[in-house]
Amino acid sequence: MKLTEAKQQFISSWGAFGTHWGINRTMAQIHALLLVSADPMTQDDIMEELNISRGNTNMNIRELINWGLVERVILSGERKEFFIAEKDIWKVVRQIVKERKKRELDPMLKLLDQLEEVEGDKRDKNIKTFVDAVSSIKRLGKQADKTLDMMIKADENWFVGSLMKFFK
Amino acid sequence: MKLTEAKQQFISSWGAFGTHWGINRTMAQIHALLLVSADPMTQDDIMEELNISRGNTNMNIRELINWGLVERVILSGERKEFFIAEKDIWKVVRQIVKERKKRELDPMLKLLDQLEEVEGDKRDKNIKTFVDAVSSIKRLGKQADKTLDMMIKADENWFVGSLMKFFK
DNA sequence: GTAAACTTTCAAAAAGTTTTGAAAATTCGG
DNA sequence: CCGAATTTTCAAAACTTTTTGAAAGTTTAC
Repeated sequence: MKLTEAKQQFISSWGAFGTHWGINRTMAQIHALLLVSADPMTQDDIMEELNISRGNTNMNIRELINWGLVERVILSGERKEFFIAEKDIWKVVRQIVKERKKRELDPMLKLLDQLEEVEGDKRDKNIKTFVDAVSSIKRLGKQADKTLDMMIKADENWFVGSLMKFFK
Repeated sequence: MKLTEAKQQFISSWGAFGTHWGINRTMAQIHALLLVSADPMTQDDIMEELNISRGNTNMNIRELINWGLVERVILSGERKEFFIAEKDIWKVVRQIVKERKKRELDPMLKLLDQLEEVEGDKRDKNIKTFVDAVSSIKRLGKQADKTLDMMIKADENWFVGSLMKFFK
């Protein structure tokens, strides 16, 4: 397979993959493109390579910057802004986990705390079922929270190395 | 908070949560409703409780059954089918991980294998950047694959117990 | 100061996804 | 088998999300 074709395949699959993970296609594609590109790219480069509009490109680059996955760089002697992706994929994963935890898991845990305190006799079958379900989700959620925090702090060797040896 | 209100809150939040994870709102809501309900429910019960159409209910119940999260039960003396959700939340998580791994991670790893074999001189900067990116994603993906396999086989105590003690 | 280069915004259009509901198919008791 | 009860299907409608592109805003070199 030729490089150009391989790049295209990668970009398009990464885009499709992203949509299953709550990241929109364009955002994932821009990220993919920058990931596999040797040099920093301008907004116009990206627009042209992916055949997308200026507005779309701009919005999604900014979103990637918000997520901490892409950086703006200024090349001396150039007027335009250039962009590069974080190439350490482990950092990328940690960054995504961190953001999603903050946006999704944390609020959910807060809600579960409130719901656990439903009024009524815990011997009532309906109340018991509800409280049991909420409690067990909360327990697992809290655990996931801790595990993810650890993962966010850890380096790649933790994940690829020790964990595996321990459980082998 | 009253039980009815708490249930509604739970259902609606679970629905919103689900949409961030590639599960559609209705599917997540039906699952939530069954999770916190003491007794098996019919399709009509669900339709009425969530105010959704017959077709929508039917499709999403079937999808939940496909995912292994909901079961059809026949109550003797009743003509209608009843549905219940798996209440062991750890089993639910494992089931979801298993399905998504099969649908998403496995095909991605397969693709990465192919892309790594791009033609050309590895000393070419563009080829090197591409291959490096693909290889490191593959490495992490393979590791995630193993870890998830382990998680699928393990019981809840692995997750909530030993893992944590080891890394405390 | 100003004009060219460049970036950002946002309303409207397009694309994608979910929901509806009525009709078709299936199941089951008698 | 029959027919009532129940489940399933699917085309069209409603809704949601993404994309476009032109206009407005900002920056910079001179």
